[in-house]
Amino acid sequence: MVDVASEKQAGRQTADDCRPRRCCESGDGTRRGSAVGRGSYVEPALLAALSVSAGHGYDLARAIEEMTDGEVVPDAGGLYRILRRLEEDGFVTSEWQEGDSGPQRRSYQITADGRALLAHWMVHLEERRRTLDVLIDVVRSVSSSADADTDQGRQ
Amino acid sequence: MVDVASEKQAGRQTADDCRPRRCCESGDGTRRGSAVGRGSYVEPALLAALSVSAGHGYDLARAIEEMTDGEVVPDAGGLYRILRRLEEDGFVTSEWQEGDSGPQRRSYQITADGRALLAHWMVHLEERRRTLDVLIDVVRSVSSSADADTDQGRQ
DNA sequence: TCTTCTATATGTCATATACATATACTGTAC
DNA sequence: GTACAGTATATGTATATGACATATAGAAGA
Repeated sequence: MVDVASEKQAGRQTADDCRPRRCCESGDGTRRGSAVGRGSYVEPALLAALSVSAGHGYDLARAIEEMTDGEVVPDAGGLYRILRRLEEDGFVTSEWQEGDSGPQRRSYQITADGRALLAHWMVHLEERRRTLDVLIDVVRSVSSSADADTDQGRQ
Repeated sequence: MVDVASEKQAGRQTADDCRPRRCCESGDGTRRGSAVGRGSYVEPALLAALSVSAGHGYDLARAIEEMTDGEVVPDAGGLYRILRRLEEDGFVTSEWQEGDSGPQRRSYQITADGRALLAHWMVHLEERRRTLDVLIDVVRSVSSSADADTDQGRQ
């Protein structure tokens, strides 16, 4: 298994490299990909949990569930994938915890870039809420007046 | 090209067949799929637009943009795919408009099942807003108190 | 021994969005 | 008449995500 953490530690990321790409754009500069700027509750939740304190994956999942009153329950598989990608991009760092009983734990810590990414996520989450508010209003308004006019069509 | 509309018109869908699957579950009964119950702004917007009045794809796109004050701007390609799938499942019907100048237009109409689906979408949209609200509150609260405690870790 | 809990990880599937293109018809500017 | 813009439908492709299944391994208890 490759120790991504120590590999990264050598070539540290500079502030200029910090493009918060996940919540803005895809790797190739386009906006392709399902939840680019739309879905994805887990990544910001993860960054928020790490912002409070460092921890390992399994524990972070429980922290997220607790923080959000059970509204966000991350999938374990997805969680570890997201953590590794966050690390690849320098938003978190990790190291194997030593001297523990039980299965091995990889402890994650958020970086300054990670905090910046979380702040950037906030912008998108609020944007998304605005969209959702508008859409809900529209759906509600057309649903309430659906009985009145049914058979008229656009040209 | 296959005329799905007339094919469907023969074997009409009953009320029991109306499982609002897109916003609840995938075709196979699981919850697999990106935005199952999460993403997808376009489908409910489309059903809302069709709920106001029938129309063809290109026109519905503009109607959605107008209704939502530019918050939802559907991709043309995706729009037609969604419309065809809605038709496959009996939530809309369609027919080629005749006697028009310009390129051919396929006009879509919402069905009773489609209106039921829209009502069901509403439940999920509001659920999503609740989740989003909680997440935004969490992110905001951890961001504001991020300066205080930085170096403490979970066990 | 078997089961359960903790912990990390990979594989697979379906979906949504974004973007690039292809096509065809119409009207207009040059 | 040709090129271009607008209207209209449609397919191809890339990618991220979430949901689910599964594999692995250590530790604790029945």
